[in-house]
Amino acid sequence: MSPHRTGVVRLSREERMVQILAAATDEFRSAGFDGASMSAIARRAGIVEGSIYRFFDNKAHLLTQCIEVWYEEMLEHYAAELARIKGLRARLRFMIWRHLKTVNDDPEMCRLMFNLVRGSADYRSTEVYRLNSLYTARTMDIVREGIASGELRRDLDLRLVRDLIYGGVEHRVWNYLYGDGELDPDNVADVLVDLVLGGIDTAEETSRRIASVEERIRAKLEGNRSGPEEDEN
Amino acid sequence: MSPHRTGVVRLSREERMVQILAAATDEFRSAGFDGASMSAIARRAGIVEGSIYRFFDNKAHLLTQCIEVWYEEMLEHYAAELARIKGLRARLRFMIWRHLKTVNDDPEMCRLMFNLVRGSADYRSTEVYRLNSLYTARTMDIVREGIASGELRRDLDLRLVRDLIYGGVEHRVWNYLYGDGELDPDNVADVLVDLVLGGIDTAEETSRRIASVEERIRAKLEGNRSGPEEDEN
DNA sequence: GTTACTAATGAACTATCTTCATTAAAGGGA
DNA sequence: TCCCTTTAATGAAGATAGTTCATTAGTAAC
Repeated sequence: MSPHRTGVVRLSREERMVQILAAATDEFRSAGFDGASMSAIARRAGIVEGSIYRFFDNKAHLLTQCIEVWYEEMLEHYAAELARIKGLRARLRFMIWRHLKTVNDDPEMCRLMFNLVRGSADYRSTEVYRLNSLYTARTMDIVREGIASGELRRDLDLRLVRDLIYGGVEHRVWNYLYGDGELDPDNVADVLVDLVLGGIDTAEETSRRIASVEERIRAKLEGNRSGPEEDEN
Repeated sequence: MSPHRTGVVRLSREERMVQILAAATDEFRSAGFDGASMSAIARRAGIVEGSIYRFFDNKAHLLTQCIEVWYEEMLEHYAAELARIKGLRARLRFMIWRHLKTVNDDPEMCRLMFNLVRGSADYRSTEVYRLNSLYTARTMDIVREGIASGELRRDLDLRLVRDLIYGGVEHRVWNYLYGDGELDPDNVADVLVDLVLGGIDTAEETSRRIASVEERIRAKLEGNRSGPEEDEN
């Protein structure tokens, strides 16, 4: 309107970017990617549309950066938390629970992450991909330790185990994100770690049976002679 | 250009819709959703852009219909194939393999399905959702039968088992769809059904142990007296 | 042959994202 | 204090693509 624009507040590049990212995150979270308009983001940030392009290449790139900031904050403390947890089952459960908790705490951002960022052509060159790889690699470390300690099968394909865990979590979460279901991170984590560890077959009953049989054979053998065991076959 | 448009071929509503869907499917498959333009689809179908809107509400709806046709054709014969397969493990393996095969055969359509159709706000009111529900319900049927026959644990949450299976498959498939990995449906299906059934722990070794112990106790007991077994506890 | 119906047109419209020439605030040196 | 360089920020114009709609003309029924 006015030919002279005076009294404009100028911020440093850093400060303005932070402001835009905060505004964009709010807008994306409440309106989704298509629903969010660059003009609305600019309005939230107190600038004009065109200014956004001085810092971000385009709308998709802006979203990726928002997700990156969010993802970084979210993963900030998990490594320290994990370090405090001992035991294979508890550590695996924590990784599963952490993922569920994230979705539970901020479903809108997860929707954006799953639908747009992760499905984009250049996802694998983003910082979000790098962070995510570091994160899931910890789960593979836990499995590797489980193999070393003899608790887990030696023939496991680590990446497939990782896919089973995170795939299972994310599929379970689908109803919550796109339907009308509820999500109980604690309970789902319990059941999932149980399924992943023991499988769906009746091996657990088998395990109880062997304990009973071992007890019986020892009683019998000790009743007959002193030597506890012998080799055969 | 010419003020008079003459010699235009007119088709029935049905025929034209089929033609548009075929053109749109080709275009979406080769260019993706954003890359595909309504004008290119119209050109392929031999009509003008505006005509598409006489049959489909908008671009997103057109994609959904394309996916629906594709999905229907794909699932046409699976029920008959499944009926010919006997045994819990083989039937579960088939369902996993079928999913992997679909991705392997038409990765572009799967990308569209996973990214856009399934993540849309109104997915659950689409025909694709209904078809998919019918399809995955068969997997839950198989698990239910496994429980009834005593091969599977009685305490299983059917839906969680389904999520574990399909989530695992889809996560495994991610590298193939968005990265540079390869996909071997036969091999992955083998390993996955094994993981799901037996879990990642060392229960299989336990199973071998029980066989050995059972053999020893029978040998001992038969060496001492004729009665094969007794109850205790 | 006239009429009613509707497939199809294509130009205009709309909504956003994106670009860019221009403006003026901020900071440093003489 | 003034000038000069740098660059944050503007805002209008541009570009692209999805969408609408009044108009045109094939087709079939009577």
